[in-house]
Amino acid sequence: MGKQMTEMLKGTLEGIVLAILAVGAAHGAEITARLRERGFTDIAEGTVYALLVRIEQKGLVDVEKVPSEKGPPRKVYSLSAQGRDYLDEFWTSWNFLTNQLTDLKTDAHERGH
Amino acid sequence: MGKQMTEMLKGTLEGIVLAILAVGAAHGAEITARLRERGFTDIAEGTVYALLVRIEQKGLVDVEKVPSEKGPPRKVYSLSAQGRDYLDEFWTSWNFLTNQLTDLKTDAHERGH
DNA sequence: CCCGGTACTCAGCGATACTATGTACCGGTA
DNA sequence: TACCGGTACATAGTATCGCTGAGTACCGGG
Repeated sequence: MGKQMTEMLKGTLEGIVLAILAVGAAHGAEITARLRERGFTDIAEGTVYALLVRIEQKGLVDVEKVPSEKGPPRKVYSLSAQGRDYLDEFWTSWNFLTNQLTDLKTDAHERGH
Repeated sequence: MGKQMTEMLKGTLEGIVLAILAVGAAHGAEITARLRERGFTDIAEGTVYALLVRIEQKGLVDVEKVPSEKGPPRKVYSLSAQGRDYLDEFWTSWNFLTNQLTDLKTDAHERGH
């Protein structure tokens, strides 16, 4: 993806991860994998883990340590009640933004050509 | 708007301003006004001017100084050819993001409840 | 000659994603 | 026991972007 994506993801990646967790609990590596499946192929591992630390500190997720057969214990994340509220606000903001941009797009195309 | 909007605008505000300029040339204060009209009521003046400096340095806009009857000369911005290309890339990235998020939204709602 | 409003500029801050490492844990093999 | 490879997670440093709050420049009116 282009460099524009990097900046565009700021603020949305958090919501994306929360939405993924709304579908079902998952541990870090699994979340990264799901992001890749959904087309976000260029998101670095470190980015996801750093984000998970943030949303955990904000109390948006519950964490459970689960021993793994291969490697260190996994941290399984699931949406907390607070996280659900936060996700709702995210969708509200997102909807607002898409609406404004849809308008802009049609306006720009009407006069742009 | 909430704090989420601030982060969500990173990377999109630039595209929004370019799209506004695609509708028609404008000077800084006018661009700020158009943003407000379009619902972006909380965007600070300083933010817009800083953004304009950036896109000018990137060559995405042409600038013409026009004397004003009231106040300092206005800097009128208009999309350059390079800016138009950049705007196209922006819409491509934006479309990708909206598609992925639309999918996510339905998935999260199906299993989320 | 100063005042108020317009238009633009700048320094410092906080938050986010990226890159590139580094650490911890486990099973398998000899 | 001792090593190795792969998995899962963590951290340090960097760049970008939008926000806040102040400052500068220009003009007409009283």
